[in-house]
Amino acid sequence: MIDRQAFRRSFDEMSAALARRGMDVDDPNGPWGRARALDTRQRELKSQAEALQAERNRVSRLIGQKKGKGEDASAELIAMGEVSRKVKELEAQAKEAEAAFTAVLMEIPNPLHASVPDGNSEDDNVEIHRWGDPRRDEVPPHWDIGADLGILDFEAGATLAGSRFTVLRGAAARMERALMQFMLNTHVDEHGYEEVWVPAIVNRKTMTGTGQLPKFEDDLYKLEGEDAFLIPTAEVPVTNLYQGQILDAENLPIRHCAYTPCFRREAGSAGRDVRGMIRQHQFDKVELVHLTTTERALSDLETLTGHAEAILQALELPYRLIELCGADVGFSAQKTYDLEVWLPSQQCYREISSCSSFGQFQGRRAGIRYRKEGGKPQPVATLNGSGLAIGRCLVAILENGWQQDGSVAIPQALQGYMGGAQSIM
RNA sequence: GGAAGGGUGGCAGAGCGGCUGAAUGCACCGGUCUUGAAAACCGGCGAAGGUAACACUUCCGUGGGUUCAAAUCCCACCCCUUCCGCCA
Repeated sequence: MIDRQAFRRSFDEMSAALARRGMDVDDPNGPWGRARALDTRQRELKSQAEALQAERNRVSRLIGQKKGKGEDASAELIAMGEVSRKVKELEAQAKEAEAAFTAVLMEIPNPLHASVPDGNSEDDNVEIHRWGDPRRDEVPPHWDIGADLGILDFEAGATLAGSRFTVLRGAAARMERALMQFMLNTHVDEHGYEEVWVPAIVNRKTMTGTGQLPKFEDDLYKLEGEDAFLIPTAEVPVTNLYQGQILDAENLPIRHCAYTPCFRREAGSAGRDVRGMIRQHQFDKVELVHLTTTERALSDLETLTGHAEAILQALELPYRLIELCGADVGFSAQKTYDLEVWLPSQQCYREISSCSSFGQFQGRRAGIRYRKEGGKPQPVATLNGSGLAIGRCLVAILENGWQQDGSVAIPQALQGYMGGAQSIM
């Protein structure tokens, strides 16, 4: 959620930062235009209600005093009956106006950080650097590699659940588990994260705290008969671990890593990546989450991204780091780096991790604040990134490790987790 | 799912219609004392809105209601704990 103070005091700067996302900030009927009108109305009604409340409180106190002394207070009582009725009316109106204003604020994305490059689409994303030597020879797509080895079973997935579900067998199933272990161990032992294990089902409030709701309900799996949802990413439960809390500045930054399954309806991605396991309704991911100070957010984003890169390097997977342009940065983020791994069958880089700084946006929504010694509480800055998406990692290993004889070389870092095997054949 | 108990400031815990945004203790901050620290003593110390600063308003799980007045009474819901049932 945007800062209400800043909304009023730095309206023009905020407009500009939102316009760079491609948002129409001049449309009076759009969220931005409505927010301004609703804010004014909300403030007017509130101050009216407050003035009357003050009157009511003052006289009520007087009545109490008079009665205590045994004096007659019937004149005040009669007058207050009317005031009380009006207060209730105004309170209700003010509350409604406040709710309307908040509702619109919840629909407004995070203003971009000044350092985010301009752009109109993902084509304008900026490549920062590349790592590794992408293989240029012809490699079959992972679905063929996996089918030939008998370790990826798309038909079984479709039978059990539908399209965009996959069953892993044998070495693929084990590698999925190995990747999970390897990533968590690396982040815990080498990068200093505290591992957490969290629910994959969360309630509406939690989903709202990180920004998935109210705007993106269609992308989520909702449980029937309950106001609860399957998580689309561990970001949601892990960040919300601290919802409503005031943290000590000295405990920051807090760094968590977590494995969870992730569930996405993939509404609106019809026809994209229909084959294989690039885009699944259920996938595994190890997520990195930081809670930090506003001052540190940007430099911590570099650190976090580096932690995700370390996994790709350890797995010997060629990749590139790109920075998303204004048009491509997600709703809640102020700045985002994507890591894209090389997929030889497609001869292109595909997203395997997304690392973002959210500034105070989520901290404000989820009520996560911190206090510097003697200071007032202020929203924490949050960051998160995939470290990494496991299914896509498996895909990358199958394709990048594929040999002419149909076998797949297992990266050395993973062999210990695979019973010492050096390849899948 | 059934029964009982409970949700109050960072924590613990009083309050059970008006003078209570809230006793008390702990924690924390400032001071006195001390070579320093501890102890002791004195003072301060919830959050949000609002203001130049005050004033003022709101918040005692959430939402409604009663009342001139609600943390306190009534209703609904949510959550937690314990017991029973079920169960990986």
